[in-house]
Amino acid sequence: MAYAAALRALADPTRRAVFERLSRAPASVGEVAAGLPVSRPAVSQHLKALKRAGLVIDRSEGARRVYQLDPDGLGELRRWLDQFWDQALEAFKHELEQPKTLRGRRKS
Amino acid sequence: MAYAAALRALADPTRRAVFERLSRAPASVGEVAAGLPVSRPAVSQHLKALKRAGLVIDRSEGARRVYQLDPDGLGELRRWLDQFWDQALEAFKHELEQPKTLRGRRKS
DNA sequence: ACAGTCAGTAAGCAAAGACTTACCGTAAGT
DNA sequence: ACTTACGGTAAGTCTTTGCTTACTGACTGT
Repeated sequence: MAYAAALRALADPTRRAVFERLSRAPASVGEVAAGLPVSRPAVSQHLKALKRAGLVIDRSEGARRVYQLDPDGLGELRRWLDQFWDQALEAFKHELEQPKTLRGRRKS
Repeated sequence: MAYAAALRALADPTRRAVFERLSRAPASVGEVAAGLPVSRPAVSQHLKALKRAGLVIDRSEGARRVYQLDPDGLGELRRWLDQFWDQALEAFKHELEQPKTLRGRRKS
């Protein structure tokens, strides 16, 4: 059920920015905060949420604390999504074969 | 940028329940609401959010309105996730080669 | 036309949550 | 030891949001 925490964590734009920042390179809390329009404690709280979701891990490096991505949470999210992917595709194809009044926004 | 809306949509437990319900079989608003502990208008609002996120489509079927999954939003989410997957794996492997003080919660 | 069903919208409320500032540990340097 | 840098936590505020109960509109059948 950790995918729930991962989804909640990645739903917030700022937290997503933190996550994407760490995807480029591991960084400390201060380094991450320096590139964002929010305070350092805010980033610290976001990192705590990301860590509980299994999306990042941290290691102590002297007085600093370096964060980087953790494949665990990401992998669980991927598996959860894939669970619906095939069903969605097949159901959608089946829909196209019987063209009733489609109301969804189609991309093209 | 639709993955943002998809993440926001799937972050809510109730909305996720609606989504998972539709993944089993297309259903009307009332049918979905019948299986959930919330009111029908609540489900209607959730479906609106899911639709805007490109996660579901709906078709009019008489007075009813049948919803089903839309591969679009799901696919975009998958692509967004995969963007980080390889980086996370490689960074993590690199971490294991230099075993400093790992502080993340490991699964085993 | 009228009654019944289905579903989207409006308004309002209460809970969640994303920020801030202030404070308190901890580690390294002089 | 003192100072400085770094980072997590507490407390408080303000916005967001998920829910409810109305209400309104649309379609179907008698």
